[in-house]
Amino acid sequence: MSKEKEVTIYDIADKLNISIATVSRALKDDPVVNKKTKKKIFELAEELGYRSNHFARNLRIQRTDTIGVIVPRLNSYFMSTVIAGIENVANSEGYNLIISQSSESAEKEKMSAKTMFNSRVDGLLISLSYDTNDLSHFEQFSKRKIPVIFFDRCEENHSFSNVLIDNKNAAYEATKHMIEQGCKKIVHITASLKRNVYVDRFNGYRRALAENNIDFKDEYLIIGNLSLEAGTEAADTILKMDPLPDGVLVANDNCAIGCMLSLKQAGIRIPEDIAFVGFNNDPVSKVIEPNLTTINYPGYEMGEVAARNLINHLNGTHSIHSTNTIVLRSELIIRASSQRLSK
Amino acid sequence: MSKEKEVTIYDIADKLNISIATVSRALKDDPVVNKKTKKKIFELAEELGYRSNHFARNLRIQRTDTIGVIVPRLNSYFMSTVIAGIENVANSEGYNLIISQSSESAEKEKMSAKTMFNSRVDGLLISLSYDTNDLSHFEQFSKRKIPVIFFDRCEENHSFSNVLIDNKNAAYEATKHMIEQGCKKIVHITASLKRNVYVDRFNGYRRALAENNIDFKDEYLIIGNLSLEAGTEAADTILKMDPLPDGVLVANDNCAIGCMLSLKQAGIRIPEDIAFVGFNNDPVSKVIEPNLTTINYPGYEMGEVAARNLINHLNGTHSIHSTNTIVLRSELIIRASSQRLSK
DNA sequence: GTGAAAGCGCTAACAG
DNA sequence: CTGTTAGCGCTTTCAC
Repeated sequence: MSKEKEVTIYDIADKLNISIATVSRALKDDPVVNKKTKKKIFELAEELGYRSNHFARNLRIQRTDTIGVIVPRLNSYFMSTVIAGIENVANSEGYNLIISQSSESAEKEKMSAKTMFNSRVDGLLISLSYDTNDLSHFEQFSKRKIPVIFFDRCEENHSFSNVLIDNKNAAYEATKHMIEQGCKKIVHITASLKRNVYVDRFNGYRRALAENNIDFKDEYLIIGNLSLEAGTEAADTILKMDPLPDGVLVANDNCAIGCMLSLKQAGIRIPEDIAFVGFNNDPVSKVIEPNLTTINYPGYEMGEVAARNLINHLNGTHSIHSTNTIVLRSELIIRASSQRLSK
Repeated sequence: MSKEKEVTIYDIADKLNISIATVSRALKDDPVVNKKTKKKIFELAEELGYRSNHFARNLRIQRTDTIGVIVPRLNSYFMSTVIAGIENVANSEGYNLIISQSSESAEKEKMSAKTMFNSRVDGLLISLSYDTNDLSHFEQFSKRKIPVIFFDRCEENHSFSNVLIDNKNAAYEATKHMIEQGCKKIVHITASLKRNVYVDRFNGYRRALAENNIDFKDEYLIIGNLSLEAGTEAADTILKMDPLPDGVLVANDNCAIGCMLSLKQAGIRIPEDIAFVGFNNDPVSKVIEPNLTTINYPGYEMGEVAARNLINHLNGTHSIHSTNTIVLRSELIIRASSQRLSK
């Protein structure tokens, strides 16, 4: 059961009676090498089953052609869509991906960042966890001039680039729509207001209320982890309210659905008694009855744009210091869950 | 904008007037090093922002402590659950993960395998794409004695280990249940019969039919990619059948739901006209109305078991040649979509 | 066109 | 307990 010996450029050089330098050049398809020698080298490499040693190479050239990606969770429709977008761009540009999830924990996020850093990724793409408070674990990257780009869950006012949607406006439009449908007591279910996406949505919601002279009530803000279960719990809270609210804006579809299911079970009619609007345009929004009104979220594009941007940084197309914020277009998709007016 | 120089053990050794060997030992927390020197070294390392160079280390020790994972898709509930399980075990054992998706393409799967191989993963965990025909891209691993473990989408009769459920039995139970509920014309929607999971389910379905003296009809086998859209298309096919079938066994919940939605829209009553059973116990099975009967699939456990097994191989706990097949328990969860008998 | 040689940062004998 | 030293496999000057 002896491990087969790895083939190196030395083996090839030996057998061909040439120097390793020539082999190295030939393998990189350096035009300076004689065509015939090159051919011989390629053939022998193939025959011997040679594979380049990344470590030796990286050790030498100090690059890895690898991009790190840290997401809060892998198992959401939105995130997997984003990753597909990232992968598309990265692959076509010859970059590999290391993907890791923080499971919404600042602790795990820090660890992942450290792993990425030690793996010497050329750049980092990240969407923050719920409970990340400080960005100190990214300082190591900026110190080394390793570009970091945030997407979706970003932090404003710092020295990295951001890719996101206009959450405030999206929530504003969603809330306005509910008000137009006659809602006056609108609950907002969301996650930790530490994160830009949730603060922004909250602000958009408040702005819509204010513009329509509706007072915001503290008890109408329900904060959880936006899981299906959190939706169920929120439903319990809502059912205890007196009077019952007549509209619910939820910061993600999944949670909205958990909430709707519970309310339906309790005999609440949607949208007649309570209207619903979610976020993300998750496919499940078309499964629930009634179909869920939601904000269409350009996940795939967000992934592509973030990756493209990062790679531009790496190629020096952009200066590393030109940080910016890229805002992608989102839109309200109106479905049955919020249509209370006679059609 | 000069890149800060990387700190190496040489820098630490220089400043402390000791040898690099001692620094190297101290950093590994080798008990042989004097406690005081160790302390000094740790402090200076911290202060200087030293980070170990993985490449130099890997180049030297010929291991990476990294496990490769290739899945057909990241964006399914099942797969993300499996990955969570893998991650749990891998992290606690000090392994890193490189995750990649084949997008159900044999071509991309080959490329991913090559990347993994060149990244010198210590071991590989893989679930095959729909259209993978040959396993030649894994030979490079076995040649180098790099353990490869298949999960869920496996290939029988080869020299690697497998982790899966008893698909044949699961489909048998599901079909039997429908027959007991009075179904006699049962359609089976599935994916490419190249993959074990789908052949096995098909065979379980056939066995249940045979045992109950129901003839299998070719036209009752609908093959697609098991997406929501494939479900919609299958619904069209079903609606054209005369007489209409009275039961549908679908190889995944997502596709089942696409099909149910279309049929409902066409006025078909579920389960009265047509009963449904899916596979996976995806959360969406509890959103659809009526709730979907399904096979509960131990994704998290599957990930844990596969990773644990791989790591045992790596630690030499198991001989690399002791390949085996681990079968996890699954069960039928009966919900409204298949209950046709008076309750 | 090709080769010699230095060195990327680290680990692990071996010697003291 | 500490130091010396020889590579791991590769890229890249600098010669020729």
